[in-house]
Formats: sequence, structure tokens, C-alpha cells
Amino acid sequence: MKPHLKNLLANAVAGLQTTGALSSDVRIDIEIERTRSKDHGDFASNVALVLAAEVREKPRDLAQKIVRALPASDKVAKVEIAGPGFINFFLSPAAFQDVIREILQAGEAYGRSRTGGNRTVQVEFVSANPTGPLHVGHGRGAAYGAAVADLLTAVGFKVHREYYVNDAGRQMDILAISVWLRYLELNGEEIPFPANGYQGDYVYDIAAALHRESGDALLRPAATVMHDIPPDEPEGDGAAKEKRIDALIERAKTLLGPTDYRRVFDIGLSVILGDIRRDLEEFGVVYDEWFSERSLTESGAVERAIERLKKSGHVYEKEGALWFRSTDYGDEKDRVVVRENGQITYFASDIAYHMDKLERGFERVIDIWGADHHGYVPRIKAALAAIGDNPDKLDVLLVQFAILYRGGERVQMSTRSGEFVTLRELRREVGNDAARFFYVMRKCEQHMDFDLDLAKSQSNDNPVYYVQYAHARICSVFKQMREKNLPHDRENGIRHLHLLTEPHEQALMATLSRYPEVVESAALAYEPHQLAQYLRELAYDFHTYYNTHTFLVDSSNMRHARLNLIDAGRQVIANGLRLLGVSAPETM
RNA sequence: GCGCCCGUAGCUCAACCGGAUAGAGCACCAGCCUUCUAAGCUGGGGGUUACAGGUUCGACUCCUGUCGGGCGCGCCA
Repeated sequence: MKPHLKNLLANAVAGLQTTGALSSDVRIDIEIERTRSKDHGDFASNVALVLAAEVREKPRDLAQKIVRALPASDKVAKVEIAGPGFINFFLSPAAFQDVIREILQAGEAYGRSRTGGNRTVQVEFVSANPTGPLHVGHGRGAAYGAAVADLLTAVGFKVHREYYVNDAGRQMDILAISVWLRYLELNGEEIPFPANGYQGDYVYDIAAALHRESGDALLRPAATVMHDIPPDEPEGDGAAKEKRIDALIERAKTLLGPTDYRRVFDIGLSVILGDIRRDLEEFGVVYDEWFSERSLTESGAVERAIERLKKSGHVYEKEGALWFRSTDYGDEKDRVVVRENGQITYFASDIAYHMDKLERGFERVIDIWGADHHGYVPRIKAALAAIGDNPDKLDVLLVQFAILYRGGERVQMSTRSGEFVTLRELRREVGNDAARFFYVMRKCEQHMDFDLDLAKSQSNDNPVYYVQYAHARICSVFKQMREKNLPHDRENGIRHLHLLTEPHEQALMATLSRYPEVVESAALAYEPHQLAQYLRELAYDFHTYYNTHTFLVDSSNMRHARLNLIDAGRQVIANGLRLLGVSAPETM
């Protein structure tokens, strides 16, 4: 519909230009938008306002000229000039009826487009350290990232979904030592557990698995393990705790030797990663690739990245470490790439990772991070610029945390409190559908209050329920139809769409026609909440229609037409929910 | 202290590169309905868009400052 109107306007403007009524050197992108209020018609354009400034004419006079030059169209019932110079289009009922045929024909494809032109986009999301189960914060990133990826796919991008596995680095060493100490503990060695080790019960499970796999081969006496290890100071500042755990890691490495240490390390990694993977799969979130951080070192990518940085001339040595002068690119301070002890930093592998992403040929790269990592954005972009890549190819989307509420009370999310913290527990409590929908209902940079009671409630107050119910209700109408042995003749219905003149029907059709625009806008803006919002409106239009009209009427022409309309509604709800990872049930 | 994000109706949130009278849902209030296809319908009140300036035909939107909330400022990841 928009392109059609745009065409009409373009014609009119071009016509004015050839007759000389309008200077021919003004170029303008004609904008058409949906009106907010029915009083302003169905669509409006501000061309006259924008052009008026250029050609120094009164907007309303110019609008008048444009409207007079407008070609006739059977889809346009009336054109008005309003306000400061808006051109308002009132569409004929027929214009909206077309959309039903379109939807029924396209089916699952309705709303998809080729806007993306098959360009490649990589979306990296969740990427939580494999040191423990996913928590509810990761859940929002998962739901959001999956929805963004699916939306981009829907509008014609070639999307590659990726999880970056932090399988190297100190945090993983801490997991390994935690597993080993629990393993020793399970086998009777009395060792005080370090304050900043991983305390969760799942570590015991991994330790038990380790014992099943390796038996007693990895046992060492407590006294040997603890010999000369600095004391723990849980209450003190971080430094003592850090020293202690580092010493324990070193001790484990020497006592076990590289092979056995790796065995402990890897069992932790594989058990937890497997768990994360299952968790996400159950949540309807699947990846094309699980990219290993370790592989970056092994393939030499990190070295290459550092070489490229060096060649750029933006690095220097200070106090034995290698620094990247990211301040050259607007970062707050310079960053260490290679530590004094020769080890590379997390930042170094991240530079290599992003270099690798662009080397793989993605035309756009999207990182979805928790908002607490926002300070990290400038340095990554700086590094890309330094090594000669285009930092504008990278979009970093920051997802704010969700705060859970139960019974009007904020749910404390500390591990100790016994209240749930994991994504899996959330899914179990409210279900996948509600979790997916609630997570994407708000825009990502908005702090979110997640009302658990609402998410669980089987009532119209619950947006997920409300939308799914609209779908189920339509299915139920068709079931009723079959029970009453009433036929539904689609072709006949198509021929009688002109009977759908009720305001509710007009409203529903107008909303249905918006769907492709919503999908496109939500995709390009990375804003799935637009779609969630839209689905609520669509469900509302359907429910009010349902409440005031009977569909299974005796007049067969009217019945076929109405059934076509609600079937189109069912299709669009199903399509929309699918993009958000939410099921469209036939019964509630 | 510096940086990033956020601040919209009582609550949760929208508002399409700056557009018309800032919109929904819940809650509240008032009528109607008690039935079909399942958990009703219709209407109403409610706002100095945190605050103060600025930019312009026009600002929730852009700029500056102030206040409030969140987060970040490691040779951790």
C-alpha cells in the first residue's frame, strides 16, 4: 500500500516539475506514514512540509498543488490537506480487502521480504562463560538475540547465529580448580573451599562425573595440595583471595601434570557447555556455530591480530606489557594486550575474534551483550579501526537486566537466597512461551520488570495468553464450523470480500496490512518489541470483532468472506509468534 | 570524579530518519450484558514527557546544564 501511494505522490511531484510549477532540481525522498488517528485518514505524507522549506512556498499551498496533480486511484477514496500541510489519504474499503487474498496466498511467507538482499549478518549472543548454568539475565539476551536473528532472516538477510565459547582464560581455570577440589572432597580429603571458587552444587555433580571417569587417579593428599598456599580472606579485599586461588591453580597444574589437568578442565567445560546448549535448545534458541576462544590461539589468529596491531603503529611497551593505544580512537584509556607474564588478555582474543568475524566475510556483525559490558564497546571498535577494518560494520546491542517480581515483591537474585536464578527454573515456572514473549516485550536498552505472576496467569491481562488465545479462538471457530458441517469455500470468500464493511472488519484488515511493515521495521531497528506490541493490537482487533459479530452466519457468502478474514488473522498471528519463538496453540 | 544507558498517566510500557490533539494494557469510575463461539461490551477521568534553557514552521525525540536510578571505569573474563 505504501509503495502505491508513494508512486502517486512521486507522479504528482514529477508532473509539477515538468510543467514548471515546481523547481526541477529539488530531490526528495517521499515519506508515507500510517496515521495515528482515524481522523487523519489511513496514510499521510509530509512531502509538502519538507518541500516547502526548499522552494520557499507555503506548505498548504504546495500541498494543494500536489493534490491536484495526483493521479486517480481506485484504492484512494479521498485526499485531504490538514494541519500545517499534511496530505492525508483515506483508502477505499477495497484497498484493504486485497490484503486478505494476499495473506491466504502467501501463508507462512506473508510478512517476509527481500529487503536484506541476501546480505550476510552474523549475530553473536548469550556467549556466557561456561562456568555455570545460564541465569535469567542470559535469558533475556537469548530471547532477544534469537528474535533479532529470526527477524533479520525474515526480511532477507543471511543470518549466522553464533555463541562465543570462553573456553580459555582464568575463569575456566577457576572452574577447573573448583571441580578438582570438590572431587578431592568427595573422596575424603579435607580441603577448605576457596571463597571465590565456584560454589554451586553443580560443581559436585561434575566432580562425581570426574570420579566415574577417572577413578582415584587424580587424588592427591590434602596436605600436599595445600602446602604453602596463602590463607583465604573471604572478608578482606579481593587481592588475598585472588592470590590464593591463583596459587591453587598453579598447584593443580604441577601436581596433575598437563594431561590430567586438561582432563579436569575439559570435563568442566563439556558438562557445562552441554547443559547450556540443552537449556537454550529447550528454549527454542539454536546456533549455527559454537565458536571456541581456544581455537583462536591454536589457529594463530591471536598472534596475527597482534601483528596487525603492531603494524598499525598503535601499540607500545610499558612495564613489560604490550599496550594498545586505544585512546587514539577515543577510548578512555589504553589497554593491555599482552601481559607482563607473556599471557594474552581476554581483550587480545576478542580483537582476534572480531577480526576473524570480518575475515569470514560477514557484511554486518552484531554483538549482543549484557549492559554491564558497555564500557567494552569503544576499545573493540578502536581495535577494528586500528587493524584497518571498518568498525561501522559492528553493531553492539546492549541488553539491560531483567528484574523479577513475584507477588509484587522483587525477587532477590543471589545464589544464597534460595530464590531461583537460573533460566531453566524460570522456564519451568512460567513456561517457554511466556518467557520468550516477556523478554522481548520491552526494548532492549530499557530496564525491565518481569512479573512472574502475570506471566503465569491464564487471563486476558497476560499479553502472551491474550495473543495465543486469539489464535486458539480462531481455530475453535473452524472446529465449530466442521462440527456444524458448514463448508468453507475460500474462493467464494475471496469473491465476496466486499461484504466486509463493518468497522471492526475494516480495522482488522488495516491492522493485518501493517504486518509486513512491522516486521521490516522491527528487524532493521533490532526491535522485536515492535512485533510483540503489534501482536497485542492484532489480537485486540480480533477479540473485539469476535465479541460483536458471529462468523458462522447462515448467509454463505458472508460466512466465507468472514472466515477468510479470520483465517488471515490466524495466519498472521502464527507468523508473528513464530518470529518471537512463541507457539501458536490451537487450543488453550 | 569520569563515561554509557534510562527517567513518559497510580503501575507496566509505546510513540516509525523531528510531525498533527503524546497512545495501549492493568488499576480506577459509570452504564449495559449474564449469552452465543471460551475467560463480556461500551464509555469516562487521569500528563507541565524528571527539571531548566537552547536549536526551528514544529521537540518525548536533537544540543547544553541540573536532579534521580542503573551500570561501567583491572596486566579479570
